[in-house]
Amino acid sequence: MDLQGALDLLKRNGYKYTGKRKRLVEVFYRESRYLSAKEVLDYMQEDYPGLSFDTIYRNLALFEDIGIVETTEWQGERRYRFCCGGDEHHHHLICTFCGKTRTIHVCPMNAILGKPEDFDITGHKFEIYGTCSSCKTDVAVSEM
Amino acid sequence: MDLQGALDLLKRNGYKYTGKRKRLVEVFYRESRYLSAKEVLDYMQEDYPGLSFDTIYRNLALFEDIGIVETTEWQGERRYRFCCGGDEHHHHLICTFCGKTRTIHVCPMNAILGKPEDFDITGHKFEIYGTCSSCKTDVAVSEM
DNA sequence: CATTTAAAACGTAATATTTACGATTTACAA
DNA sequence: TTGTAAATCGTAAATATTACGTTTTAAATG
Repeated sequence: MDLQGALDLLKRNGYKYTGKRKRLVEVFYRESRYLSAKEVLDYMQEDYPGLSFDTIYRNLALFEDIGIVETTEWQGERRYRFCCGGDEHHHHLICTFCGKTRTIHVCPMNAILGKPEDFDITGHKFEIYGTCSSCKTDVAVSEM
Repeated sequence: MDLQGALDLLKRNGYKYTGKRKRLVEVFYRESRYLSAKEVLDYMQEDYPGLSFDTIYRNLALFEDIGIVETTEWQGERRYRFCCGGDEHHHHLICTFCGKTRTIHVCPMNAILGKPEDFDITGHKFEIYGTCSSCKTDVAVSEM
């Protein structure tokens, strides 16, 4: 997914192309990491002071629907990031400090032999959490 | 983990053995599935009407600390279940309707060759979500 | 360009989950 | 039995998310 691709997705699905949506796409594109709704709002308010959570959440849900962002949750908060890896199924190493990710191309579901009995699988989650090198440095410094 | 083992854990770590804690352990033992804090409170209030969330959350955190319950979160809620599988590392198939689980003994981390560079792994999560057979029936019936 | 209209955003409030705190009660050891 | 640290109560406060009526706006149409 690139910036233009995301904007096209909005247009293609018949959604209005507003300055705020453009900016929101840009924020995700630029950051390319998992962001909480609060972080997104903070970035957006640099350009649109007084922007409300309603607008943020509504558009985050929309972006998730049409596949501009992918989501997960950790530490009790929902997080959103610009779709990476195109249509390819993938998983992530996630830095829980800054939300930066590294893509993992192996999927454990391939190793699960056959379908389990009496159980309809609707989804799965495989994520590796940790601290990236730059956050590791930050933590070390803050403890001096 | 069995019922007595959990009670021993409390005693062994020097925590007070109260009726409420005993009941709480029993609830988890009996249900043996993931429960939300709200569900736990509901069960507990059958015996202790007026029991507060404070007590629930405090003890859930304690139980997690000393290894009586294991936790996860989905659909924006933290969930708790009686530790299963002893000390053995494992993962779960989880019915997102009722919280019942099936243990998976394979761990995808074994397939990750070597440690990633510049990244300290602190944890990982592998869960398969779906609908168990009895909930599947319930849903079908409710749609009649 | 003016008009129309469906969608988006605003302002604000409600809901749900989790955490916090001073006052009171209780388990347990001395 | 008594003293004390821990547990619980009652209540309130954060925190995250969702909802809704009103106003504004993008963009299609004539």
